[in-house]
Amino acid sequence: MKHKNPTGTVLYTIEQAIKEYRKVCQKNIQKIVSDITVDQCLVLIILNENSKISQIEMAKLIFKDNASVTRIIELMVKKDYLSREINELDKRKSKLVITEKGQKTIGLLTPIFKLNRKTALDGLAIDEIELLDKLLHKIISNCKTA
Amino acid sequence: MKHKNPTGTVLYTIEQAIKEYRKVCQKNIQKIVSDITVDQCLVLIILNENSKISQIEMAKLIFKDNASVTRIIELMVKKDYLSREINELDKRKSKLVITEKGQKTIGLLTPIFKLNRKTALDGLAIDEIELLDKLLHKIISNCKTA
DNA sequence: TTGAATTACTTGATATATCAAATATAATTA
DNA sequence: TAATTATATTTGATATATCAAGTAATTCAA
Repeated sequence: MKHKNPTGTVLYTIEQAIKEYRKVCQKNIQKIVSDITVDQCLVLIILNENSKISQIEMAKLIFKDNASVTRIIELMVKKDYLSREINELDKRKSKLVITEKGQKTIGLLTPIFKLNRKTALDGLAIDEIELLDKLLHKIISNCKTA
Repeated sequence: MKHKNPTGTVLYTIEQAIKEYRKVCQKNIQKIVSDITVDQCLVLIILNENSKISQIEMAKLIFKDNASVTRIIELMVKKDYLSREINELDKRKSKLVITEKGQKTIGLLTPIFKLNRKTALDGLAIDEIELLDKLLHKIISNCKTA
């Protein structure tokens, strides 16, 4: 089983891994909810954990540009997963609120997220996963300080 | 040093790693050549290794949709990195040829690619990199067969 | 307390991602 | 060979990515 890797580095493999994982996620998600993307799910999960998060913080957490977040949220509002309210404490910020449909969707998709992770990590031992995480964090830190 | 990870899985870390790596790459590339992207560089590298590659094969290698490849190549032709010629053996396919400017760019950027990889993988031992690659390929294979 | 700087977000422009449909050529089959 | 099927690429529509510039609210400093 040959792995074609045009750059010959593990960095290409990292890219490949995340692309394949995203494909699986999207496929499984769409079996249950047809009009939502992986990233939009991530937005819901994050908001569900921390309802007071700002768009800028959200952007950092999902590795996206602020402008992208603005537009992703616009679409999620349009599709009635979120509503935007005014943050009275700081009117620059917008308060993002998960709608009932959003909540229902989280409920529907939570088992899917678990399945996705389990699928991807099947056969990896806990210590292998920890090691993987450690090595990746080393790469992240190398890149950040570069 | 806390790692915020909203999903609590290594899959998020994979995403983070590749995003940070791409940022470094883009930054270093743009110091030398201002109007080219990481992916366009990858196209040049791949074509330089194998000039007979089709767009579909290219799409697979750089993990993109065929339509994206069409448009990326259009732009690269417009910027005079590539030229499109007719493949007389199969007129459906297009023959992609690296221009003189493209060749010069490859020469300029080759040391940058090496630097990028070295930067990202700094401090990782060979066997760690191999292990990383192995674990990632396990994930890839899990996702592909899912 | 006012003016300057900062912050949060939006908007515009362009590139890219993705899917579906369209086009053109090639290969296969009845 | 004519009709069908398959392949390679393109195009259209919409979403997202990215940068720069713009807007509005907040904070800071003289």
